Amino acid sequence: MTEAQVQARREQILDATMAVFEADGLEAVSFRRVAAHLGCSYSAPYRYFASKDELLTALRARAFRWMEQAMLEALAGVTGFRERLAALSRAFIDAALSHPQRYALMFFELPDTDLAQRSLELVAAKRDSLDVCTQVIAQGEAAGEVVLDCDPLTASHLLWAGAHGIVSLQIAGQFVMGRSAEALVPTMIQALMRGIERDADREATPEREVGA
Amino acid sequence: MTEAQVQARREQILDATMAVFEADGLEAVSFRRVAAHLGCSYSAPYRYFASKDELLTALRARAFRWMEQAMLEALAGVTGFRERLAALSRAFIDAALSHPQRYALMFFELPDTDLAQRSLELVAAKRDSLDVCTQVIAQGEAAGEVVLDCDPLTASHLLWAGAHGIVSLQIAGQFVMGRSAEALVPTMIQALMRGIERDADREATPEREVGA
DNA sequence: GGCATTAATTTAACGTCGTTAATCTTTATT
DNA sequence: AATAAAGATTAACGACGTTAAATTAATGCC
Repeated sequence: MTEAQVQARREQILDATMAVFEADGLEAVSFRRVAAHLGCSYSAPYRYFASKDELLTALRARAFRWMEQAMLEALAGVTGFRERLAALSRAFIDAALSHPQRYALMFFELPDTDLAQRSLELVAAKRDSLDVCTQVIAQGEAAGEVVLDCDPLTASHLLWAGAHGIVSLQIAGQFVMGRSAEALVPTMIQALMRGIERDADREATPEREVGA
Repeated sequence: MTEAQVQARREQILDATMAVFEADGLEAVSFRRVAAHLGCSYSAPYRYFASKDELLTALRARAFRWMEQAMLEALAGVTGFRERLAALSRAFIDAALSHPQRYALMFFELPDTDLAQRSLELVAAKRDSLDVCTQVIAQGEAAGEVVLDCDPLTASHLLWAGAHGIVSLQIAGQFVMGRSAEALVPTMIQALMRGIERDADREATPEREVGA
């Protein structure tokens, strides 16, 4: 079996896993059910994923790639810092609300013992899609459209953390004071962006270099 | 069995569950292990918690109560908006970093199918401890120490969401650009507070009433 | 083609789990 | 003391993750 074939089989297994997950939730995902959906024996996927943990981790990585692609598509052809930031937040919210289960896969922890290890993996998985956001901010800063009091990566983390908090409320049907995530996330982005903007009057000499 | 005795037994079971959880993680929590730690039969706790889900939900509610108490203690005797906000963020971070497993219980989702339902429960469980934060902000606003562009509840949600994102990075050993949560969370709070402050010059007539 | 070796898959098996039902034991009531 | 009720225990079911043995398919070699 060539390497490409192995990869293709892995993708098939992930497809089946995703199907089971989207149909009946995380609890229903088991090697037995995935295999049944795939038409093979319950132990066959072990050749491609050594454990359930590995299987779900691969599935989560895939969800992040999907989010990253949605963001990149939303950015395509959009110019101007404010417009790009708005496109990003729209893509994030649309992705989250149109596929809440995929979103849950990304941001809701899988059951596991080692919190630190799990969190590390999450950070690594998040990195690529987060970078999309980081670069937009860095470009805006380089273009002089926003002046940050912290680095773009930090700002990006803050945005994601805040957006996630709001979106999970929305998914739960809990609109914060009647405002939907569509309205609230841009508000928060604006608040953060204004908040971490340097007060240009007080600090006239920026001592930090821009860029990712 | 009197009602107080039932409650006491429930607390004992939760104690044992917490012990198993802190010793070996969420995966190890099972009725059989909890009962073994308690010295009773594996089916006895079913009289007090109808399902594992119910057991873990009760445990999470307890973790939130613990966080709430830590916050209230941190606020005791502290006056002044800025000082109270700082005390809050310190309490939040201390609690999270000194008991990461309890923290994980609060903010990392339990395995379950129905995301919306689970998220609703999370919001309800969070409410009391979040209210501590909300009231501090509302009081600061009432005292004229901060002028918000949104309601205190929304500001409180934003703060929690952001703090959570940062703290989970810290737990994973991922210091954002070398800054620890202790340094970063206050920065974010400040950024948000500055960001959602009304520009008093442009909007001279606030049309929203203050208070929780 | 026939055969041996290797890869891929399947089946069997172990221990654990959540949960329910039946059984036993304790307690309270008449 | 007999009986009813409540509490706790054991047995049992189906499903799970995982490993090992057994089986089938594929491949290379003569």
